Amino acid sequence: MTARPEPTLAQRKRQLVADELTRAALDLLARKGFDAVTVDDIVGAAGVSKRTFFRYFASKEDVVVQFLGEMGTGMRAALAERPAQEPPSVALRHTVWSAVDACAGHGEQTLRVIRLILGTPALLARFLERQAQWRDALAEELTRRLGLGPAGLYPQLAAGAALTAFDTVLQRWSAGEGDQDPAALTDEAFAVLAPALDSVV
Amino acid sequence: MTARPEPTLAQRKRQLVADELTRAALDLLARKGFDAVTVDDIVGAAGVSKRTFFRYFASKEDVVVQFLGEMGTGMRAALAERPAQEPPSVALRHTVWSAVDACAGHGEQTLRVIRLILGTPALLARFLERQAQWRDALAEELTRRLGLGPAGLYPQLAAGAALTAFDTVLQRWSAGEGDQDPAALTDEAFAVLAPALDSVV
DNA sequence: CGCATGCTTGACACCAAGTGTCATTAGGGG
DNA sequence: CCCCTAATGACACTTGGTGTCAAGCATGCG
Repeated sequence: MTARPEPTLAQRKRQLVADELTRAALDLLARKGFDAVTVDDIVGAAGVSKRTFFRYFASKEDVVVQFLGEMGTGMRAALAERPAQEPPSVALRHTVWSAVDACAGHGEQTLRVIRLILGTPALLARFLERQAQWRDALAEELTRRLGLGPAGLYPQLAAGAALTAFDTVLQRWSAGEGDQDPAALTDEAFAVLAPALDSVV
Repeated sequence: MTARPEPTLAQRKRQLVADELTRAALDLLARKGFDAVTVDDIVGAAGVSKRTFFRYFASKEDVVVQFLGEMGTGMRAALAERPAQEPPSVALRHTVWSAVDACAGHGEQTLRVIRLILGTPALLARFLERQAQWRDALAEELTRRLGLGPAGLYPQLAAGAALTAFDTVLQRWSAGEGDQDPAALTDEAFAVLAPALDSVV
């Protein structure tokens, strides 16, 4: 039962450093902007060396993007859990909603990070790059779900459309002042896309 | 009539330098890979100083991505030229096709650049970032075309879906050995997406 | 207890991307 | 012929990111 109640202390310490680094970075970056904060600033605030920072994060962008890191695997898992006979549009709507909800549910902090990403070209680029991987994962899962061959374009297109919906909802939601209901936005987006998503060849 | 037959020599010289820089960069990058080539290598091959390089391109990625630079404005122009009563799916199919054709028609060089971009994370990131701008432009044009208000999500979703189609076609086409017909791929992609694109609210 | 082992860290040197500054040069127009 | 502008190269500098190595510290074992 005790699958992993005790991550060996060493791992817990490691997690502690990572958390502190993330906290210090997001705080500084959200307040001063991405370019106005150097890695030295971050490690100064966190109390570690620059070298240690790059042992935990591959790049300065990575601190921010990794904060949204589990969302990719989360979405694939969410899609895998939907009943097999469910129409793609419904399954994907729940998939996207799981991610949107993870963003919208975590309070002010996540909103600030989203705004930071969408407003910083370098961060947006990394975010989209990561999304391209999510797209491949979702497409793979869709192919498996529907028992399709590798020939058709449908899985890639459907996964891409779902992520476009995700981006659009995120953009609208983060642009407003909490006046936009993310659930309603997600439903609206999938109402538009559903005719294509359910037109499985 | 002579709108601009003589770009003042100075501008012609400037263009010459830019072309030589682009040529040297693409040649080296395509052969050795993005990370294995430094800016000093490029400027050495082109016979200019490093400082001059950054007067022409904002970053190392920019040399590659700017090579596909006109495609963004080209797509918007292509969309604007389509007849107003044409269904969105048809207009957007022609829009995407104009870009795909620009890639597929320019011979081996463009194919190598596409493969370089899709195979290099840093370049893919910049490419997707630029596409996000194209998406906004296309969405704006769609809003104008259809006389929609700023409330709905349709324009962003439709533009995003079209660009997903573009990416998917590009990916398939560049992965094959010329055995894939880009026109057929484009048609197939839009056959899937059309039901959503034409479901204007 | 003492020691070996492995993991994490910090210090330091180093490379590459990108920017600010300034002196030089070449064209172009009066 | 001279001045004005634009382009360039040289150089120093900041910042992101990596390689290397020695020191610190917990753990395990004799």
